[in-house]
Amino acid sequence: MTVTARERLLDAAVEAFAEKGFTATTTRDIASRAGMSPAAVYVHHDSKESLLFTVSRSGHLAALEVIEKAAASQPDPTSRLQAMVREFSAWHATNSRVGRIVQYEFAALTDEHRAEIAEVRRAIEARMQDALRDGVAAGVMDVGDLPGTARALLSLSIDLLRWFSPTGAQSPQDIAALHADLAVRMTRVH
Amino acid sequence: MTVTARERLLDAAVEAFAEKGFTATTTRDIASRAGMSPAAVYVHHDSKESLLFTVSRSGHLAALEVIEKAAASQPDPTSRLQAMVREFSAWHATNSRVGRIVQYEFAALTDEHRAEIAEVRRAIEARMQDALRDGVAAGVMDVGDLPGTARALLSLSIDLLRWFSPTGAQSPQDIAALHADLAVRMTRVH
DNA sequence: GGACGAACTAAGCGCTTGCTTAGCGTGCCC
DNA sequence: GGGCACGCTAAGCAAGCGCTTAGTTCGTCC
Repeated sequence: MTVTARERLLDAAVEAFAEKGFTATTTRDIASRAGMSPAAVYVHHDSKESLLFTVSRSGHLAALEVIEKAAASQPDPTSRLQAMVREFSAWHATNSRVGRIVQYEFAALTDEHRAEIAEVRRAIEARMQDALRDGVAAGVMDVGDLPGTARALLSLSIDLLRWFSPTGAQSPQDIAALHADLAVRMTRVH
Repeated sequence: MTVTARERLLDAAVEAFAEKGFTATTTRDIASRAGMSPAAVYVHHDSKESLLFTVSRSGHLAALEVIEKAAASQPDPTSRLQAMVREFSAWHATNSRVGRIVQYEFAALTDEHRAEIAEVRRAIEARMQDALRDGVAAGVMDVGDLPGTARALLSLSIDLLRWFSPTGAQSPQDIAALHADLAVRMTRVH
């Protein structure tokens, strides 16, 4: 399975966008990271923004899939919430470059593309709210502000992008375990 | 008390940087928001980056002051942590434009400026760790990973910048109260 | 072996960028 | 009332931007 030029350009765009941000990245930079001339970008992609959209959409869908698989993996509400937060944090730490693009370059998308991706974001929030509702219904969770708590749980995973370093002391698994533990503490009946 | 041209330019920079990000903001944009010609920016400020540094430094120092005042306001460790998280979240929600610049434009600073501001960030983290240590010492908190939990508490306040809207349904006080409650749940002995 | 299409590039177009330069108007000082 | 400092602007420079155009190279099919 060879890596196509199109994919090499996408990889180069992920590197560059994650490192310098969308606006500060030049199409010349993307091209040279992929070992091509500036014009080659436009052979395989429509525009710099369409590169961002492709990366952002597949990143958002991957994150949603991680949450949904984790939700389906556990029947017990507390274990389910724990798995969801653990896997969501682990995904962000493991894929921190794509994660940064997903979370921080949302505003750089065109209106149409932003609207399309906003739906995936709503689905992610909805899955987290579902998990909390199940726990409350089963009597094992005590949640005052349900949408607010769901958002706070997602914040733990997402905000790690701001400070996480793959070369740092903490592994994705360390952070994921901590966040899963905090999620249980935040929601359990006292 | 008249507002100086220098201050008008700083206000314009806050508006523009928060709205479009540092790189996507032009010095012409800042000048026109301040009602001046493009060249006027350079009468009062050295460069576009020095505008960012001025805004970022005063924003970081304001955030640190909020945390320190809250820490000093309560003798009891649990009330203290509650106050710190409440005030830190309220500050971010109330000052979301400056907050966005503080948290998201850190990488756009020069090396020297970034190093200077990194110290303020370390001080903020240290104050949160102190608060947890006090609670553990007093036997009212149970914290496994102390630096990790401190960071997670700060994440709640900081990540609200990603989704908070001043025109939305939730007030800064609503969000602050939720976060303060979650902070207690995350740290109390079971 | 000639026609064709896909992959890629050299060159560059029109525009915008951060910032500078040279100069203008106004109020203050002696 | 002449000189001068200060706040500001009109004009523009060099560099860099996203993207296009015109063309070259090369493997494939008949």
